[in-house]
Amino acid sequence: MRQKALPELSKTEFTVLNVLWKKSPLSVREIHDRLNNGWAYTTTKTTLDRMAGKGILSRESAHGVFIYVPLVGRAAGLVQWVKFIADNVFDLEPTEVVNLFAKRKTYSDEEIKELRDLLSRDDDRH
Amino acid sequence: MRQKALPELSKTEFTVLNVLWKKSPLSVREIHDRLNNGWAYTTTKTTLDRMAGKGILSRESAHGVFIYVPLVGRAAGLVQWVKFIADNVFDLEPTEVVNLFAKRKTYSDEEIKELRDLLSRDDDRH
DNA sequence: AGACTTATTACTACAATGTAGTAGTTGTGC
DNA sequence: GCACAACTACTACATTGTAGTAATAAGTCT
Repeated sequence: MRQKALPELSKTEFTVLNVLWKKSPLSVREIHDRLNNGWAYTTTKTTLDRMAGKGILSRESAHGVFIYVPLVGRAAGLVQWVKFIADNVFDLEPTEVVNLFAKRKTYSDEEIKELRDLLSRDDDRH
Repeated sequence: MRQKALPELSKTEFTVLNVLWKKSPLSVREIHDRLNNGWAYTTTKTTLDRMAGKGILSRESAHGVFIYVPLVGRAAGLVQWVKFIADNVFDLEPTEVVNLFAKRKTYSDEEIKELRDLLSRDDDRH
């Protein structure tokens, strides 16, 4: 019973999503300013449009500008990253990594729960 | 007084280095088997050679096969990743992330210290 | 020693991503 | 109605992710 596969997000994509997970919808300009990471404006634009093309974001026109909304929830977007970090950085089980940041205020209890869920569900795919 | 810039490692490169940080030198075959991540053998090979080309690894021939050694220390290789994770995953200061895993046995005290050093040095680059 | 087999290495390939420039279009204030 | 600023579209090019194929070397059975 396969459901929507967990997205494999690149570093760049993850960075952008992080802005939109904090607040959305936002325009290119708003996202660009919040990223504030040295990219050219057009780089932000291109990235956003490609992400929209892939279905990671939705894009629609509002009052003359495009605004973007994430189509991937934070928990779902995190899963692959937690696994990567668990394996390669902390050398722990993903679950333990989740425990690590369950202590921090960064994620809500719901998100943590969802994350745990998704991780276990992803594990027992054989 | 600029010293060797901290390497910006891709996910793939980081994964490979992780194998070599555990043990090195290793041959393509050995690395490939340890990665055990579904890549084609030639993918491992290509990656290794590109990394060698960039100076991330050294490659030399031993008894007929190439063996690879990391030219980037684990602490140095971690810095950018810790920053990324701090910013995008944990939403904490890099230092705090280091604290997080200082508790775990994964890294030696020396590595943790070096990591802290590199992070602060990298910060006050204006 | 010659022919086969098997592992290794070299070369090539191609799509996706990172990164950005330029040209066209539109809204807005004079 | 024009100049300027912002936004969008189109194009571009190097790097990376991923891998196939061809060439070479090395072992091995007879």
